[in-house]
Amino acid sequence: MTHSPQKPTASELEILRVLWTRGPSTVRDVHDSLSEKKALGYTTVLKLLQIMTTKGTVRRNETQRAHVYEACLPAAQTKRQLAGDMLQRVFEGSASQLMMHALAGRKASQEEIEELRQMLDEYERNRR
Amino acid sequence: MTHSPQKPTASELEILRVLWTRGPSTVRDVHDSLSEKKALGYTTVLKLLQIMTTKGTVRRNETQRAHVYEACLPAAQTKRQLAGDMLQRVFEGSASQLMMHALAGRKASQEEIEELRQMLDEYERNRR
DNA sequence: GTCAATCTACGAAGATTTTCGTTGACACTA
DNA sequence: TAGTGTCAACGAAAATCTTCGTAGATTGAC
Repeated sequence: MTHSPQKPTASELEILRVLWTRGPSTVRDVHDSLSEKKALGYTTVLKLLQIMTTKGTVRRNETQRAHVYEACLPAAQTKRQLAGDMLQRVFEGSASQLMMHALAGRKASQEEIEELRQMLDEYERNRR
Repeated sequence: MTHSPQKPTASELEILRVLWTRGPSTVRDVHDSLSEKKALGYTTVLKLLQIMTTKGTVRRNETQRAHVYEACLPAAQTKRQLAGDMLQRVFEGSASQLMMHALAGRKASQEEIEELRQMLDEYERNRR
C-alpha cells in the first residue's frame, strides 16, 4: 500500500496555493507572487521547491533552464486532506462542530449562509 | 495590544484535548490518557506541559507535590482559532469551501447534515 | 530511619522547518 | 569575448518541535 501524501507545512502550503492559482510556474514566478505579501529570499523559495520535489509534493519540468514546477495533487485533494485532518484532530470527526467554530466570531454574510445551505442540499443529493 | 495566543502544535493539541475533557489534571493523568492511544514517555508529557506553561497555554497549581495543570483558554476559543486559521490559510475565508472539502470523501450521516442545517439556522438567528 | 516509588527540573539529542549565502553554470548583450 | 544578470545546487545556520534520560527532592511503607 502506497502511503498517503503527507501534510504540507505552512510554508509549503503558501507555495502550493501559488501553484494552484497560477498553474505551472518557475521559481521566479512563485517568488514574485509570494513577495507581494511578505519579504522572502529567492533562494528560500527555490530551496522549498527543491525539498517539495524530493517529498513528491511537486514535480518539475527541467527542459528549460528555469525549471517549471507544478503541484502533483489537485488542490481539492490536498484541501480535503487538510480539512479532514483538522476534523479528526480537533473536532473528533464532527463536521457541525467544525462548522460552528469556523463561523464563530466572524460575520458571515447572508449570501454565505445561503451558499452553505445550497452546499448541503447538493451534498445530500449526490450522496445516495 | 496583547498579542493573540499562538497556535498549539500537534503534540500540544493532544494534551489540550485531554485537559479539556478531563479538566485539571496531573502529568500522570495526562500521560495515562495519552498512553491509551500511543506509547509516550512520562517525562515527555511532563516536558511538554512545562513548555506549555512557559508559553502560557496552560497554568498549574503547585500546592500539591504533583502539580495540577489546566488549559488557560476554554476549548471553544482555541478550536475557533484553529478553524479560523485554516479557513484563512487554506480556503481564503470561504466557509462553504471549507465545509465542502471537510465533507468530501466522507459519508456524513443524515443526522449530521440535519445538524448542520440546524446549526446554520441558529447562527442566522443569533446573527442579527 | 531506610528503601522504594513518584515527582519536578534540567539538559540534551534528534528531527523538522525555515531561511539564506555562496558557488559555478548558463545566457544575453554590447 | 568580456561583462552582467539569472539560474540551480549545495551547505549550513537558526528556530522550533519532539522525545527522553538522569539527577535530586519528596513521600509513604515498613
